[in-house]
Amino acid sequence: MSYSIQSVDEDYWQQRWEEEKIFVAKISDDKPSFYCLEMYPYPSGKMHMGHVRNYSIGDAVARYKRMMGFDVLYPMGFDSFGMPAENAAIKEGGHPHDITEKNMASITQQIKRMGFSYDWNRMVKSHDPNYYKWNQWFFTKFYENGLAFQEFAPVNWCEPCNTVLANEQVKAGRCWRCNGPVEQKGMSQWFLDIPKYAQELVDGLDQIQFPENVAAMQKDWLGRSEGAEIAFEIEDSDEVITVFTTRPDTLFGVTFITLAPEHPLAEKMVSGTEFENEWQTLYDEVSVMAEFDRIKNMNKKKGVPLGKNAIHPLTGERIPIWCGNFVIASYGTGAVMAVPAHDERDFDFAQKFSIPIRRALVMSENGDGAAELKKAETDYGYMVNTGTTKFDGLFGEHAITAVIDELVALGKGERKLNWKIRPWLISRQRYWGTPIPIIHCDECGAVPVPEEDLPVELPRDIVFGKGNPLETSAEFLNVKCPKCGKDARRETDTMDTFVDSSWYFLRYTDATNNDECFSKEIADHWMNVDFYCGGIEHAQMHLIYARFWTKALRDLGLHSVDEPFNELLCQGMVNKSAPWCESCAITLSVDHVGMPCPQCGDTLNMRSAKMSKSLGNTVSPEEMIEKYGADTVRLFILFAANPTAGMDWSDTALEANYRVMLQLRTIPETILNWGDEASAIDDWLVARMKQRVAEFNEAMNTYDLRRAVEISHYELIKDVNWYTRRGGNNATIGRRLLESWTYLISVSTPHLAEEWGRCLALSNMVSASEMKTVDDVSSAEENILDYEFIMRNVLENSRKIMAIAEKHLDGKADKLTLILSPNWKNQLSREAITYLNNGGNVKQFIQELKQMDFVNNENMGQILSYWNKKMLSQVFKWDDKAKSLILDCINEYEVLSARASFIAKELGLSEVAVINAEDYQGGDGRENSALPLSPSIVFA
RNA sequence: GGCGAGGUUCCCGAGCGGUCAAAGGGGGUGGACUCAAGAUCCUCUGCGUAAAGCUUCGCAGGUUCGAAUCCUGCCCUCGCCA
Repeated sequence: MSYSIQSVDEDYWQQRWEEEKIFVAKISDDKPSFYCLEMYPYPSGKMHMGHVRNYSIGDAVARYKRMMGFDVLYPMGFDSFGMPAENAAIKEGGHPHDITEKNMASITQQIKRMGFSYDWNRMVKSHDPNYYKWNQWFFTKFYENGLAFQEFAPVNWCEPCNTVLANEQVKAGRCWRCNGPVEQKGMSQWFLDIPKYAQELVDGLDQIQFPENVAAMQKDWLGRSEGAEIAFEIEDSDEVITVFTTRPDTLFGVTFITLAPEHPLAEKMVSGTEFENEWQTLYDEVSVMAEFDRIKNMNKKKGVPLGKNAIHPLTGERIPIWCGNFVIASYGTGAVMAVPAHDERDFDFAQKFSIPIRRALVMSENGDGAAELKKAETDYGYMVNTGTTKFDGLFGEHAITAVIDELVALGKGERKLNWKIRPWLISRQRYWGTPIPIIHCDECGAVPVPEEDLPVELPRDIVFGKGNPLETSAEFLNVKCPKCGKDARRETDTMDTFVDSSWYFLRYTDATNNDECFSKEIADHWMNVDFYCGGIEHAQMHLIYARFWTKALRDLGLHSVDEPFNELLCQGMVNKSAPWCESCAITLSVDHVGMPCPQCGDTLNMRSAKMSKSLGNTVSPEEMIEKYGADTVRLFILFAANPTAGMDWSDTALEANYRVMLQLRTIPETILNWGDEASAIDDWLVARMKQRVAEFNEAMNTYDLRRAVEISHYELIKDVNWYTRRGGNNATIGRRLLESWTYLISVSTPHLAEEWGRCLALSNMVSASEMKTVDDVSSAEENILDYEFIMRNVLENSRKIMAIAEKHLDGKADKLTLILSPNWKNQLSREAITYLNNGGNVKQFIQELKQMDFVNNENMGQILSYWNKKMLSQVFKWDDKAKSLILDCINEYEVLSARASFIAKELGLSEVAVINAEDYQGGDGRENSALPLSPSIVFA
C-alpha cells in the first residue's frame, strides 16, 4: 500500500518522552497512586507477539491512570537468570553473563520501539549482584527463623548431564536435553517451608481480585485436605503404620493397607521372607521413576503382599498389608488405608488381586448394608456394618467426627490437616542463578555467609559441561568458616530462578536503594500491585511463590503488605492460522499450506493455532512495526479481542487498522478547519462527547480495553461523520471535542495522540498531562441524544420500507408521511410498562386492563386483541431507555417535525409530513402499524 | 486421568432470558466524490413482505407468556495441571 499521508514520527515522540522524563514515577502528596505491572520477562533476544500483547494492555492501563491524575509506577526489568542462557553457553560457547547482556540489550531496544511508558530508571535484573544480594540476605534470614532448611531428598537426576532436573524438564522419564534416563537420587537439598503459610495462602485468595480459574488452580495446588491420621498396629510387632485419610467414615470398610514401596516399614517386614523378591522388583521399578510418571501410570496398578497383617484400630480385625505402586512415599504418610467399597483406586486394586470388598456406607437412609457393589460408591453415605449402634446410620461430617472422636479416645488417631503443597525445593546444581549463601564447615556444619560478606558473587572462572560449574572454581569453592576460621567449602548450588521473580515487584518500588532491599515506607506506599498482567501459565508456580515470599518478608518486618497483587489479568494467547487436517486432527506447520495431508492425503484446512516456531505461524513484531508503526500494532492488538480472550492475528485486519490510523491522522486538521456556524446539532455533539468519555472511562475502569478502543478509534469517527452530515460545521465545538478525544486515543495510540496535541498546540505533551474533567451528561443533553436516536431509528426503518414501497408505487417515492401512534396505544403502553415496572405478572395484566379508564365498551375489543397480538411482546422489546421515553410522554410530533427536512434530504424526497394517527385520512389502514417511538411509514 | 473455557450468521468475534435476524470488525455489494486510481462518506449483506411471516446462534430434549442466553443429556474443540 502506498499512501500520501505523512505518517507519525514515532521515534521523535519516544525521544521527547525520554528527554522530559515524564514516565519517571513520583510520589506526590496530593495524588492517589497506582502500581501497574507486567510479569517479569525472561530476556530472550527477541520480543514476540505475546510480549507485545501483554505490554500493550499494561501500557494502556498505565497511561489511562496517569491521565486520570494518578501517580503511576510502571516499571520494566528482566528475569535474567535461568537455564536458557546457561544452555546456550554450553552449546555454543560463550558465557551466560555475556549472552544475557546481549539478549537484554536487543530485546530492550525492541520493547522501547513500541513506545511503552515504562520508568526505565527502575530497571531490575536478576543477575545484577545488587539485586541477588538480597535473595541471599533473605535466605539467611529465613535460615535463622527456620523457614529455610536443608534436607536429604530424592530429586530427578540426569547422570549424563550430571545435574538435577526440574519436574517439567523430565519428558517421558528422560532428560529433555540429552534424552538420557532420569533417575531418582537422594541429595542434600535446600527447601523453603511454604506449607507453613498454606492456610494464609488459601484465605488470602478471598481478599484479592484473581480470576476465578486462577484462584481455583491455586486452591487445588495448595490442596488443603482435612481428615485424620490413624494408627494401625502390626500383628506380632511393636511397629505402627500411620495412615492419613480424608474419609474416616469409611474406616469400617478397610480390607487392606497399602504402603509405598519406599516406606521404611515395607523393607523391614519383607526382609528375609518369601515376599522379599517381589517387593524388591516393585521397589526397583518405582523408585527410579519421576513422580510425574508414577502419577501418570497410576491406572496400571501393581501390588505385592508383604505377608504381614495390621490390626483394625476399632474392630481388632486382622488386615493384610500390601505394597502398591500408586502410593507416593512423599505424600501424606506414604501409607493408605484401602477401602475398596468407597474408593475407586482401591476398588480396582481389590478386584485385580481378589481382595474382599466390604461396604461401610449406604447411599440412602436405611439402605441395604449387604447390597453388592458394582463400583466404588465414593459419595458420603450412611454408616452400616459397624457392628455397633454407636455409628450405624451416621452421615457425612457427623460420621467422620464420630469416628475421629472414638479414635482419639482410644489413643489410636487424631484429627489432621494435610496439605498437598510441599516445601519448595530451591537448590539447583546450576551456575546461572543466585549462589546459596552457605559455607559448609566440618566443625560448625552449614554456616550462613555473614551479612557484610554479601553478595556472594558468581565467579567467572568456571567450566561448563563438567557437572555443577561452581565446583570447578577453586577460588569460589574454598573458603574459611566464618565461625571458626578453619578451612571450609562453599555451597555450590544456586537458587531456583522463581526466587528472583518472587519479590522483584517490591524491588521496583525502590530499585536504586543500595542500603536495603527496599525502604519499608516506599514499598508500603506503592504496594500492593493494583494491576498485574501476564500469562495464565504462571497461575500456580510464580503466583504462589510470590504470594508466599511477600508474606514471609512481611513477617521479617520489611513491609506491611499481605498480598502482592490485587487485580490479576491473564491475557489470552496470540494465534494465527495454520494448516489443519480434519481427519487426522493435527495441526501442521505452514510449510504444508496448499499441500495434502502428509499422513492421510486429505486436503488441509486452515485453522487458528497458538503462534509457535515449530508451526511457523509466527509474526515478527519488528517487521510489523517497521511497516505500520507501533501505534497500528497496538491498536490492532487491543481491538482484535478482549484482553483475556485468545486473539487471531490477521493481516487484513491489521491493514484495516492501519487505514483507521491514517484516517485519524487527518482528523484534527479537518475539524479545526470547520467554519464557525452554530447549529442545533452542536449541542448534540457536545452531549455525545460527554457520553463517549463516560463510556470510555467505564470501559477502562473495568479493563474492557477492546470496548475502550472501539469508542476512541471507531465510534467517535462515526459520531463526527454524523455531526457533519447533520450540517454541523463549528470549529469551536470541534476543538472542545478534540481536547478530550486526544486523551482517549492516547491510551492505545500515544504517538498519534502527541501529533494531535501538536495540532491543537497544547502546552504540554499529551502523555505528560492530565485529561480535563468532562461533566456528566445532563438530563437536557440526555434528551438531545434521545431525540436524535429516535429520528435515526425512523430514518433507518424508512429506508428499509422505501425500497419495497417503490415496487408498489411503480416508481420513485416522492413523499413520506409519518403517522404517529394513536393515543390509546400510547396509553396502553404506559399502563403496561407501569404495571410491569411495579412487578405485575404479564398474564394478569389483561384483567387489570379491562378496568382501566380509557377502555370502554366501544374500544375494548380492539384494545384487548391488540394487547394479545402485538403489545404483550412489544412491552418486553422496549429497553429501559425506550420505556422511560414512553412514560415521559415525549413529544414525537415535535421531535420528528423538527427533523423532517433532514429525513427528506437523506431519502431524496420532496416532502416529509408528520401527523397524528387520529388525523390520518388515508383510509387504507396504514396507520395501524404505528407504535410509540415507531410511527407508521407511508410513502407516496 | 482431573480441572477449566468454549462451539454464534461467508470469516473473526460481542451478546449470556424480552431493545436479537443478533453489536463491532474483516470480506463482499451498490451509490456519492474523482479525469482515473487510492483514500473517504453513505447504503445493503438469511429468505421474504409496504413493516407479516419463515428459517438461523454445535446436536437432542426441557423450563418459560418468551431461549443464542437458563436446565438435562450427547457430540466436538481448546487450555491448564498431575
